[in-house]
Amino acid sequence: MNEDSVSGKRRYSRRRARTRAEILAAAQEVFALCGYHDASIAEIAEKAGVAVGTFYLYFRDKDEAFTTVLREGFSEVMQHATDALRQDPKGPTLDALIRVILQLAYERRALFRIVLTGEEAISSIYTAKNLLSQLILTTLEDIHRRQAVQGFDLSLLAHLITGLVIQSVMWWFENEVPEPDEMTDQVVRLLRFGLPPHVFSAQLRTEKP
Amino acid sequence: MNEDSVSGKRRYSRRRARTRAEILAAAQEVFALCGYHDASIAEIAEKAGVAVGTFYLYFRDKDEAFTTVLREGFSEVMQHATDALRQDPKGPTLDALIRVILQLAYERRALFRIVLTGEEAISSIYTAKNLLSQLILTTLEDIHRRQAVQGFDLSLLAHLITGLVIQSVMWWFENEVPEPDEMTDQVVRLLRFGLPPHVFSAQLRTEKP
Amino acid sequence: MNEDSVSGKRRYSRRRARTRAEILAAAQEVFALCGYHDASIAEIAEKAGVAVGTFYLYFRDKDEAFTTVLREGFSEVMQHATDALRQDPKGPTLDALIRVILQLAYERRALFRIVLTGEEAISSIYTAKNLLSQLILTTLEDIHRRQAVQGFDLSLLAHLITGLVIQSVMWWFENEVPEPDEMTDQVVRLLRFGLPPHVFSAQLRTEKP
Amino acid sequence: MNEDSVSGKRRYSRRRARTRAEILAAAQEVFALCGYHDASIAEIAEKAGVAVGTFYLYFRDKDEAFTTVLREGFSEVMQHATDALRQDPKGPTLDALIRVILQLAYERRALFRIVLTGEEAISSIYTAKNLLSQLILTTLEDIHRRQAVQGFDLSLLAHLITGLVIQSVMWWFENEVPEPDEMTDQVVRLLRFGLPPHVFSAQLRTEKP
DNA sequence: CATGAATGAGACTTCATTCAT
DNA sequence: CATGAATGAAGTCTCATTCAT
Repeated sequence: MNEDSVSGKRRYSRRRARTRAEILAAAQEVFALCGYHDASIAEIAEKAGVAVGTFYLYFRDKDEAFTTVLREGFSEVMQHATDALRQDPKGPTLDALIRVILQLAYERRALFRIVLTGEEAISSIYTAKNLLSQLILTTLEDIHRRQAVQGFDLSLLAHLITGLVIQSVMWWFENEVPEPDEMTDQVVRLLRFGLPPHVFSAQLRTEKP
Repeated sequence: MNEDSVSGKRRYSRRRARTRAEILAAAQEVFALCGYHDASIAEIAEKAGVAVGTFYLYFRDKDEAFTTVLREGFSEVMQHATDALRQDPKGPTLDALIRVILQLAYERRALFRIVLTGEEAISSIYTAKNLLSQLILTTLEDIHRRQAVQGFDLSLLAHLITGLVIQSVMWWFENEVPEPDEMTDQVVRLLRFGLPPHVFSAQLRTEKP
Repeated sequence: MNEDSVSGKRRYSRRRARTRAEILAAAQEVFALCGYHDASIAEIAEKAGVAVGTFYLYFRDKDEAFTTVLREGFSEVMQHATDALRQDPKGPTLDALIRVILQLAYERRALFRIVLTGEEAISSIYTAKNLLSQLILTTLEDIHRRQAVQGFDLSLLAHLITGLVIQSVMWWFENEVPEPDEMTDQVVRLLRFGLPPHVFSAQLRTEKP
Repeated sequence: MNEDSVSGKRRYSRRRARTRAEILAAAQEVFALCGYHDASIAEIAEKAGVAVGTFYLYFRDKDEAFTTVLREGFSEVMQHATDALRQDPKGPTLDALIRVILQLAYERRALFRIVLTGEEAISSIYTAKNLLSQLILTTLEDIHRRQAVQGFDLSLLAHLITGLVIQSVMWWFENEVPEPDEMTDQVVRLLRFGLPPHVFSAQLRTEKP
């Protein structure tokens, strides 16, 4: 009976987990398609193949489902990114970071679409964007610790680089190419060498010493 | 009676213009604060000091008010930007463009907040962002025509630079400093010289020729 | 000064009367076109060439205007009908009555449209229809007094005949022909001779004695 | 689980059908009482014993509910009428038709009230009235095919007879008697024999040949 | 656990009516 | 008297959430 009940619980909990995952997947899909406000619980439930009431057995409310989609999705993404960076023996570099982020974003475009096209006022969207920014900042600080990066406010710099990455990912919402590697090259080239002088005024206010 | 009716019409049209402006200002404020979806007509009306019904004397619906806030706001901003660039005798440069955009965005933070933190799915937000991107692209093409900018897809490049500008403006939603000029310098320095080599892997896939 | 003020009042009152008539005409038109509920004061005012506020200088509210359109319109119609009947030296007859009603209804189709297609729940519509029915009943009673009309409840009979008349008028809302005289002939023929026997069962429950 | 789900679905569908019927009944009642425009969803819902939102689970909007009340009600009435006429071995006759219509109208006075006192501008009211007129026209044509009905435009005649029927039914909105059979007799007698000569002028324009 | 019918608060929108000019 | 801008009550409709089965 002990074994039975255990296996019963396992079966149950496995089924629970499966239903939960289905709802979460449906939620991600619908949120990506409609945004937070226009996504309806009814649509999520239908897409998940469950009744509306069932949704509420797994999530307190719409907000919790939304937050969960982002939190779980991003914690996975962040984990992958961190793992990938850690494998580099020479320590993290900016190009490696950008490469891994763009690679992951390309693979999980639905998830990123929710964050990058949703309104910042929603706290979990804000949080998710911040996570990205923080990852970049942390990496920059790592690098800075090994050898100073002079002339930049690291926080602001991380913020700006986040902007480049975000815009790269958003490019994919409308274009198929370039693929992640080529996109990374474009971004990194810009960050490494900048643009040719004739693009700017002869005398920049901020001249290189 | 002719004079009377004329002065009467003038009186009314002045009043109408004033009320319209008040509602528009209130709308901008509320949209910036709550985003499109969570902004309620009641709140806009209250903030404008008019009754709910009055709102509908000036705008067909919420969407029209939203669109109008962005359209009128941005057409002004774009006008200013274009004018400023045209005054430069040496032709437009990227740093001048960024400087003027950041300057205007700083002055009209509420307007930019609506666009930059709102959900991309809303068409007038999409349009406004595109306007910015187009302005940058056009300028780049101008420059490119005078002297080629090699190694970059101009469209993508404009898109990326837009990301930098957007992120700069969004920085101001949370931080007071640096002010526009200093912010411009940071961005332009990044775009002009890039980051030091040690930030990247020794061998970049995309090496300078 | 006395004369001046009198002529002033006259001019004024003449102007008042004219404006009132214009509003009333516009109201009749709009009510005929849209029905009571969908007619808007704004539309009536515009069609009358006055401002909305002016409407309320002449009528307490929408309902009063509506009632007035019907009351004045129908009192005129009733007057004409009564006059016409009275001129007949042999006393009123049913065919004469129907002829004059159909003639008047044809001439004032807009007015009749308001009554005949409007919802009976509106009291002035109910009243107007009743007026018609009463006129028919009165005439029938007149005739009955001269020589009994046997076998019919006069009230119900008047009601039924009203139905014939109403339906004749409504026919004109969709068809141009026949014109009033021919229409009258059709209705009167039906009322005078009825339909041929083969239209009915062989044995009617109500057989002629 | 199969049985469960089936009984589950049955339970739900029975509940749905019941609620739908309650709302429809309430709607009929309220529409009959107030007319289309003055009927409010809130009142219908309250009378049906459900919340406002529930109304919208069953009908897209007010108009659909209204249309449904008339369509379902009248299709039933028409079915009954047609069935009754078909049972007559000697083929349809006008008196039989009128009798069955009046009988049905008497039984379903609320339904007929909606149509007969509502404004013609509403399309489903127009349609319902047309259905009645068409039924009469069809029957007349049937009869005419067996033996010609001379001297009448059948369309107009059907229209006029519809007027008699309508007026008969409307009589019941204010009077209890006569009951359908007696009412039918009155109407049929009028249609069969017409009115006595002294009701009319000595010389009718339309004299019997 | 699952279901889906039911709820009701809340947002939008209209328009008859008022009122300061 | 005339104007038309402003009002706000009332009605429609949606959808996140609850709950009896």
